[in-house]
Amino acid sequence: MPELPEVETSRRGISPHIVGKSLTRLLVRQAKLRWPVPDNLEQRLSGKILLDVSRRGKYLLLNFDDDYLLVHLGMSGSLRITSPAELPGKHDHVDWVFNDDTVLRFNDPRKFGAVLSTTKPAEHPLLAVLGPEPLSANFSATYLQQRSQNRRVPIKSLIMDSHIVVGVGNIYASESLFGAGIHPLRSAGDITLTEYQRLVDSIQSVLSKSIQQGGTTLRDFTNAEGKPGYFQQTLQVYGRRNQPCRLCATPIEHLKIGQRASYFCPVCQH
DNA sequence: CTACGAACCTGCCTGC
DNA sequence: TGCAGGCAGGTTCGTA
Repeated sequence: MPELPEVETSRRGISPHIVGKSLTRLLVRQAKLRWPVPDNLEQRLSGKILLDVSRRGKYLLLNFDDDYLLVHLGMSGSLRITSPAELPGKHDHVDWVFNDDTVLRFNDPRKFGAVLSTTKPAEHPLLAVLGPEPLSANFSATYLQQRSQNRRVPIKSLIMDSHIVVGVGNIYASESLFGAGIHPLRSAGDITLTEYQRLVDSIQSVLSKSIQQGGTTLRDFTNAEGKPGYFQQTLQVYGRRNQPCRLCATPIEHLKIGQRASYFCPVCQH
């Protein structure tokens, strides 16, 4: 479900409701997620104040006075703000209850998400290996070209690799390549610096615009209030197989690249 | 090192 | 209407 814009939308949505409050209870109804949810979390974090909610790639970091929870939404996870009066539904796996009875609730039908703890986020094995943030200054054309040396993977697979750059998932990879006019099957090592500059610009533009619109809702993404995003109306190629390219009217083509559905315009992208 | 497929799990849509 | 099959926004891991 969530790529960087959806995770960022969730972060912005939940933060104002919970930051500055102390944790009263942490209820884990289903500990079997992508990795087991540690079983001592409530004891460890109860009474601590949530200092802030930040994001690294698609991970949310809840900072409880320098004891951190990492939350990943996987493919189908979502977070919402609710109250103890609302009974948990199916797949509501974790509740954070704060001192004013605000509840942060984690729902994840497919259980590909994760809730983990760490005191040193930067050194956590899952975070330490991540590439730069796409909206930061150290994500650049020269960086991408350097990391793609001798690599023949399709460019779409490269930009979806979180070790190269975080946050670009299956939707925004297709969208960004369309924006840059680059064919998704091109070998990463063959892309020129000029093209990489267009790609960096395109990734940043696509992600920023999606964040502005509250993310993309294809079937089930909802924000902290349970409402959908609006970026799907802006999608240029994703999910538009056989529909006319918005630039040249050629039917959008569909391919599997690395087992992931990929969409592109055969005329606008080379 | 690179590249590819399998695995984790549930729900929804399509087609017979 | 029922059911099998395919597909889904992510990521790690094992094997060539």
